[in-house]
Amino acid sequence: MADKPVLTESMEDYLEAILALERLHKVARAKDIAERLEVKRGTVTGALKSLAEKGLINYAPYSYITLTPKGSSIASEISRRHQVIRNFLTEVLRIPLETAETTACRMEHVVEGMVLSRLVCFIDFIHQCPRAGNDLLRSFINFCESGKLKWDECETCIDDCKERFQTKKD
Amino acid sequence: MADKPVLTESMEDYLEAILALERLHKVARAKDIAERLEVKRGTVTGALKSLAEKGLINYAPYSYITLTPKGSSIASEISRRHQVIRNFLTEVLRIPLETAETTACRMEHVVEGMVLSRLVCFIDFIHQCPRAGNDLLRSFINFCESGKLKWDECETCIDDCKERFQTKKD
DNA sequence: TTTAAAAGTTAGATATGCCAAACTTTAAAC
DNA sequence: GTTTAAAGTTTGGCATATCTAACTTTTAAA
Repeated sequence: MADKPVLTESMEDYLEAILALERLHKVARAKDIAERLEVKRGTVTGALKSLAEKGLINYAPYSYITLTPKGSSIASEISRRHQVIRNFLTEVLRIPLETAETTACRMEHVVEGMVLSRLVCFIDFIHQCPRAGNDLLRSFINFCESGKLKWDECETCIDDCKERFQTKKD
Repeated sequence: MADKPVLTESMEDYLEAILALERLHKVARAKDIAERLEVKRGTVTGALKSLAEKGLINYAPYSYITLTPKGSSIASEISRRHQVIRNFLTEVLRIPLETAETTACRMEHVVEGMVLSRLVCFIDFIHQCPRAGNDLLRSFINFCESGKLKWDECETCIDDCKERFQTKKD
C-alpha cells in the first residue's frame, strides 16, 4: 500500500463523511455527502474525482462510492481523532455535546500523534486513578462555576477519596 | 468600534505576527512578517492590503505597520488563545514545548470561548486542588509511559496527598 | 413504456492564498 | 551625491474550494 498522501482538511472531511455513510448504508451517495458537509452537489463531484485520483475511493461517474483500503484506513484514523477529542471535551472538560462535536470537527485536523495519544492516556488516567475520577471532575465543575476552591471541603474530600479506594480494593 | 470581522486563519496569523513584532520593535516590517510566517514578501503585501481594508492595521505602501485598536484587540485575543492552549499542552498533558507550540499555532484558530475558558479553569484547578497538583501529573506521566496504574502505590499516594494538605493548611 | 423527478455532472465564475519574477522605492555605503 | 543593495510592490500564474445554473443520466412513477 502506497504512502499516505497529505490531505487538505477539506479532503479529510469528505473521507470522514464517506466512512460515516458507508457505516449507515454500505455505500455513500454524492447527495448525502453534500448534505452532511453542507456543500452543493456539484462541489462533491469535484472532490470525488480528486479522491479517486489519489486512490482513496472507488468512484466512477454516476456510481455509488466506497472507500478503498487506503481511504478507509485514513478515514478511520480521522474518525478516531474526532472521537478522542470529543470524549476529552465532554468527559474531562465537561463541554456540552453539541459544542464538543463542532469543536472536535475542527480540531481533528490539527492534532497529531503525540497529542492524541496523550489525550487518550489522560482520559483513561482520570477514570482510573483513585485520586482522580468523577468526583474530582465534579470538584472541577464546581471550581469552574464558582471560580474558587472550597478549601474547607478539601479534608473530607481527600478522606472520602481514600475510603472509596479502600472499599474498591476488596 | 465596529464589529469584529470574521477572519480567515491566514489573516489571524498575520495579525498575531504583527502583534509579536510590535512587541519586539514597536512596529512591524513586511520582511519580518514574511520570515515569521514563512511566506514570500509579495504574499505579505497582499495580506497587508486586505487587513488595512478591514481597518485592522495602519498601512500605506512602503510604510511601517502597526495595529489599529481593533486589530490589536483581535490579535491579543488570538495570542491569548495560543498561550492558553500551549500552557495546557505543556503543563497538563506534558507535551514537549516544540510540539506544544506548533500544535497551539494550529489549534488557536479553532477553539472558541467556552472551550478556552474551560481550559483556563482546568489548568488552574489542577494547580490548586490538593487532590490534583504536580504529583498527580507525575502519576499521569508514569501512567502514560507504563500504560497502567501502580495500584499498590495508591494508598501511600493518597496518604501523602492528605499529609501535604495538612502541612499546607498552616 | 413513456415521462417526470431526483441525482449526478459540467462549465463558468468567484474568493483565498500562495509563488516567481520583474519592477520600484527606500536606505545605506561609498 | 551616486550607486547599490535591501525592502517593498506588482503582475501573472497556479491550486484549492466553493457556488450557480444548465445539462445529462438514472430511477421511479404513472
